[in-house]
Amino acid sequence: MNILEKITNELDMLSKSERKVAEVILASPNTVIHSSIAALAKQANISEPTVNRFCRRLDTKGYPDFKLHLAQSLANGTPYVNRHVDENDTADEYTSKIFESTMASLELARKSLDANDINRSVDVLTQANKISFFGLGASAIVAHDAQNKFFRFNVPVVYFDDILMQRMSAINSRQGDVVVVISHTGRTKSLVEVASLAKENDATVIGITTTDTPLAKECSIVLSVDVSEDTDLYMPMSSRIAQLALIDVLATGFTLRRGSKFRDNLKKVKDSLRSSRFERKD
Amino acid sequence: MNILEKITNELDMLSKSERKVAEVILASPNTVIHSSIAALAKQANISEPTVNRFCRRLDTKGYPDFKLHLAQSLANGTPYVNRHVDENDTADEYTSKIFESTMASLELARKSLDANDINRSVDVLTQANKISFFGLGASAIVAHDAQNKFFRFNVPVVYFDDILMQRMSAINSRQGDVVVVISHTGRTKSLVEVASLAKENDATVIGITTTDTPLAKECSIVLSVDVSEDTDLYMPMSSRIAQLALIDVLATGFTLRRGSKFRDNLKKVKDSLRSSRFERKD
DNA sequence: TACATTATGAAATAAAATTTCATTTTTTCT
DNA sequence: AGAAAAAATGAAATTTTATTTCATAATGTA
Repeated sequence: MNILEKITNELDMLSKSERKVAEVILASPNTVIHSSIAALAKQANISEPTVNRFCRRLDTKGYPDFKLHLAQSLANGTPYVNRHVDENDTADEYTSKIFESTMASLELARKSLDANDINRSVDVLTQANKISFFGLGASAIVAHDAQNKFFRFNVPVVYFDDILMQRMSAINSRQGDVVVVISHTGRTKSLVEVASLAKENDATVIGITTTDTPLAKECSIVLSVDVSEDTDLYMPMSSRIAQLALIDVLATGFTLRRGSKFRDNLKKVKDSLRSSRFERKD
Repeated sequence: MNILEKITNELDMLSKSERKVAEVILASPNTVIHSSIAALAKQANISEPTVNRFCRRLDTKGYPDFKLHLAQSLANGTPYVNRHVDENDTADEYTSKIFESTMASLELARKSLDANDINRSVDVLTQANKISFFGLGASAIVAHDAQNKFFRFNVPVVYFDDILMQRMSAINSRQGDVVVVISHTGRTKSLVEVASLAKENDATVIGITTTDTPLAKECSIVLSVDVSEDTDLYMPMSSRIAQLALIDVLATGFTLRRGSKFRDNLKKVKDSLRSSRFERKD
C-alpha cells in the first residue's frame, strides 16, 4: 500500500486546507519525512491541527505514524509514475521518463490481472488442439511474439496480423481451438468481429484487452491489461509492453503445467540454436 | 544502506546497555517503529538517554530519525529483483515474479544506456534517407515494432526478419542509410555479417545489443541494453522488452527533434484510425 | 588503591504532537 | 435570499515524546 498513491486517490475527498497539505507532500515527499508537523503546517500555510486531521483521514494514527508510512513508500525505490515527456527534455531526461513510465505501466497492468483468469487461460492453452494469436498494429507484434514463444512448445500455433486471414482462420476454428485476440483499445471493429466469429464456431476466445470494452464482451476469458496509455505522442507504448509481459506469464504457466520433462525439451530447442552463434570467450 | 545491517556490523562497537537496545531492535524491528523512546527503553531495561545515544552512534539525528531509517530499511524488503520462477508457484506468484523481473530488467537496461549514444542515434535517424531494422527470433518483433513506429513518421523504413532479405538489403545500402541491427546476445553470426556488410557499404549501423559483443564491434553506434536474461525457461523475456522501451525512446527523440508541427502530423495518422473503431460511450 | 575515563540514568528542559474549543466558512433547507 | 445546521479551521492549552544536563556508578589504568 503506497501512501503517495493513496493521497493522489483521495485528493478529492479532502477539504481545501487538507488538499494544500497533500500538495506540499506530493511535491517533495523527501523533505516532508524530515519535517516536524509545525514546519509542514507553515509550508502549506495552514495550522498544525489540520495536518493532524489530514494524517488521520489517511488512516494513520497521527503525524509521526504518517511520516513512517511515507518513509516506507519512498524507500520502495522511486515510485514509478507516468511522467510526461516535455518538449525541451534532454536525451537523458526523456529516456528516464519513458523507462519509468513503462515500469509504472507494468505495475498497473499487474494489478489489473486476475490470477484466476490466468489459471483458466493456461488450462485451456495446455489443452488446445490449435492456438491462434490475432492482433493489429502495435498488438500485432505481441501476437507475433506469442507465436514465437508457443512455437517452442511444439503445439500447432499461428499468428495473423492481417484482417482477412484472421477472419478466415476464425471461421474455420472449432471446439478445442483457442483463439487469443489482442487489442489495447478493445474497440477495433474487425477484431471484435473476429472474436465473435471464433466464439460462434465454438473456439475458446481469450481476450488480452482493457476491462469493459466491446472486445471483452465477446471473449470466453478476459485477461485485463489496464494501462494508462500516454497518448501525448500518439503512439502506443506501454500497452504492448504490458501485453508482452502477460505473454511471458502465459508461456511460463504453460511450461510449469507441462512439468519438468517438458522443460528439457525447451532446452533442446535452445541448444539447437547454438551453432548459429559466435562462441562466448569468458 | 540498510540500518539493520549497520546495527549488526557495529554491534561490538557498542556499550553493554546500547547492545541491549540493539538486540531488542533486531529481534522485532517491526514493533520498534511503532514504539516511543520510552517504550523501547523499558523493553530493553535501560534508560531513555541510552536509546538516544544509541541512535546517534548510528549516525542518525535522534530517535525519530532513527525510526525513519529503520522503517525505510524494512520497506526495502521488496525492491524489484529478478526472482526466479519456481516449480510450485501459484499463478499469482509467477505472475508477480515475471512482472517484477521485467521491471528490474528495465531498471538495469536504463542504467546501461548512454544518453550521448542515444542523441547521436536520433541525429542519424532524423537525417536518414532510409531506415532498416533487422532482427531474428525474439528481436525480430522488436524490429517489427520499430517499423510500425517509424512508419508513422513518413520516412522510408523497412524491417526484415529473414536472413536473406537482410543480406540483400545490407548489400544495397549506401551512405545516408541507417541500419539498425537488434540482437540481445550480439553473437548471431548472420546478423554480425549483415552489420559488417552494411558498414562496408557506408551505411550507418546502429546496434541494439549487449556491450562488448561481436555485433557491438561492427557498429557505428552501440546502444547497450544490458539485462540479465533469465534463461531458466530457455526463452528470451526481458531482453526484448528492454529493447522495445529503447525503440520508444528513439521514436520519442525523433519526434521531439522534428518539432511540434511534425507532431500534428502524428495526430492525423492517429485520427485516421478512428473510423475503424467502436466509439467510446463515456 | 587512587585516578581517569567512560557509561548510565534521574530529573529538567525542550520540542513536538494532540486535544479542546471558539470562530469562521460552507452547505442545506426553507 | 436568509436562517439554521454542519463542516472546516486555527489559537491556545495540554499531553506526549525526545533531548539535554548533570550527578553518580561502573570500568579500566598505572
